Amino acid sequence: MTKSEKMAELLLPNIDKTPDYYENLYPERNLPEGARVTRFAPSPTGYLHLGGLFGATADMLTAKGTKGVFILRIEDTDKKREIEDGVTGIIEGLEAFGVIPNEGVTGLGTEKGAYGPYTQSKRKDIYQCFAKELIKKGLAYPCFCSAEKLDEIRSEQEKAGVNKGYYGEWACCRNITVEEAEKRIAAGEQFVVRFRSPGVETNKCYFEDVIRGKIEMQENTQDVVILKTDGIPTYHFAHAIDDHLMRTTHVIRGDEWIASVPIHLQLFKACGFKIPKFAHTAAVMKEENGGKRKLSKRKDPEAAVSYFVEKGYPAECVIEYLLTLLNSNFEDWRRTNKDASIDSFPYNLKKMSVSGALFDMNKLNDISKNKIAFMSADEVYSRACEWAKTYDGDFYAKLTENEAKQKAIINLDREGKNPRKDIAKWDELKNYFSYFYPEYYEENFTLPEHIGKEDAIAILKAYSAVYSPEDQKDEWFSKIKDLCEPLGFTPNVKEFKQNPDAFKGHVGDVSTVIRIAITSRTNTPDLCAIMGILGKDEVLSRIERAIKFYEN
RNA sequence: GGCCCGGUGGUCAAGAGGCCUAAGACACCGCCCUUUCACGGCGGUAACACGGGUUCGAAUCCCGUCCGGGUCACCA
Repeated sequence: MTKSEKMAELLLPNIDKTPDYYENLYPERNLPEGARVTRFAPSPTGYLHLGGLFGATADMLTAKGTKGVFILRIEDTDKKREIEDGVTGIIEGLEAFGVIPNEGVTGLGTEKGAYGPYTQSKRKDIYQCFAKELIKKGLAYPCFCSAEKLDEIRSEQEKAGVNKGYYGEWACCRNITVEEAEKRIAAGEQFVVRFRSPGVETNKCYFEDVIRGKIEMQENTQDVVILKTDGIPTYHFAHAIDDHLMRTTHVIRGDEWIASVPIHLQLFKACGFKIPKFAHTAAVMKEENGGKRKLSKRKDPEAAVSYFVEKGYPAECVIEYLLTLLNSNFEDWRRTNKDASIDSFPYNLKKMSVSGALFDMNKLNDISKNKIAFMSADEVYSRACEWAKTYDGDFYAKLTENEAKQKAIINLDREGKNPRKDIAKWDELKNYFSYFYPEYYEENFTLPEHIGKEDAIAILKAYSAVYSPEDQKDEWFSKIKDLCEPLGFTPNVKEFKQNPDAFKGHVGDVSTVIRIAITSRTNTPDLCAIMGILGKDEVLSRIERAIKFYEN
């Protein structure tokens, strides 16, 4: 036995499998030519970050478009940050937006696929097996340095003005003997396993990023930790082992990882693995004091995808918005493929932007308004109900108490060729139609500045005298037009514009007064239809209240 | 600080040396249409960070400056 082999036995005595065993257990995938295997690999923090959904969407589309595989792997190697159930929130988040992995973790303690386990904490033996192999080959070694010792090294390096870290002569455990290691272990000292980096500071290394093209960097010289004292791997090592054994072809991840690619390159090489393609995506940003910063869970409620679920954004709208960020030609495609499923969009990683986009709520709202505008009343109704059931019980009760009436309300101005685009998310419904719901309605008869109280009173009085609940649209409107002239308004908008001084206003102002009395709004769907749903008594009493309000 | 990556209107962006007098979308503003409110149509404001090269010609290639972001852990 060589010294290195002895060291490996000393450090990881219970590992009896060899890498070959796992290579055979997880063979090359039998996939069609060009198929891509991607993976979304979040830490189980309990919630799905918008950036996570962004990346997962890229993963899914990349895999789907090539008949490949999209894996969900849970990276729970940091036991300091462990929380009770960190995966359910992530899986529910993905599900809510239709981003469904076809392999990997499916729930708390459940998974599917032949390349598992897909939770890193359950893969300890696998990592240790490969670590043992590296030790055997002299490519990794134990390090007994304490945190204090590491601090010491760091401050000395600072004083000396050299690069910080565990490398070269500073790596004091690098040449530790089996005998010494044995002695220190016997004395109860804890150790980590470090990678013996072959890097030379003056050497460059290269890789081809799918999104950014060729990237040149200094070689890694750090003897990074690959196994922590508890035998659990660090991200770098787990990444190399997992993505190799799961046969990942495309590692799509946030660009914060670019800086550690040199480490990964060495690790893959040392283990004898083929290097996957890397695609580093720019983060979704938020504006703050004129600058950009990453969306942050603590400061930005919209950083968690649950925000959009709670507000009642249709899931596909959020995905479509993300798609406009993912591939800017998405909107063009959507225009010519109005009803096509997102899955058929020819998504292309290479077209991704290299700089982080500011999250644009306006744009999301626009997409959502358009989408909702073209939904049928039935669909709006059932989806709003579904949302309200969990997020607004009172409103849910209201919606379901008289289904026909609620659908009629939702259907207001909906069925034409050019429906209104007022609603971006379900939580707006209640307020948007508040004048139908006495419990949510607050009367507010404030008039626009150019309309006087006296005129409003005159209009309302004249109107209530001619109002008939049987009036259909044409009749209804001609009555309003007829009110105009006696009161000093004109029924003809054009006429008013040509000669604004000749009139107090035009038919729009007259109907505005009535609209305000009925709905407390200046902007609503078709007033005639609204009055029809409200019914005669309610209409009359609202007009009366408005008159009283102006008289005081 | 070292090392990386970026920088086109307020935002997302097209752009691969001449087709750029710089597209489109969101937002904002205006006009038109109109049987109110909308929808729709048309139009407008608004950008190649700066300075040097290379070239007949630069948003595009090169260098420098500035600015922004990332990273330098037994965190991912």
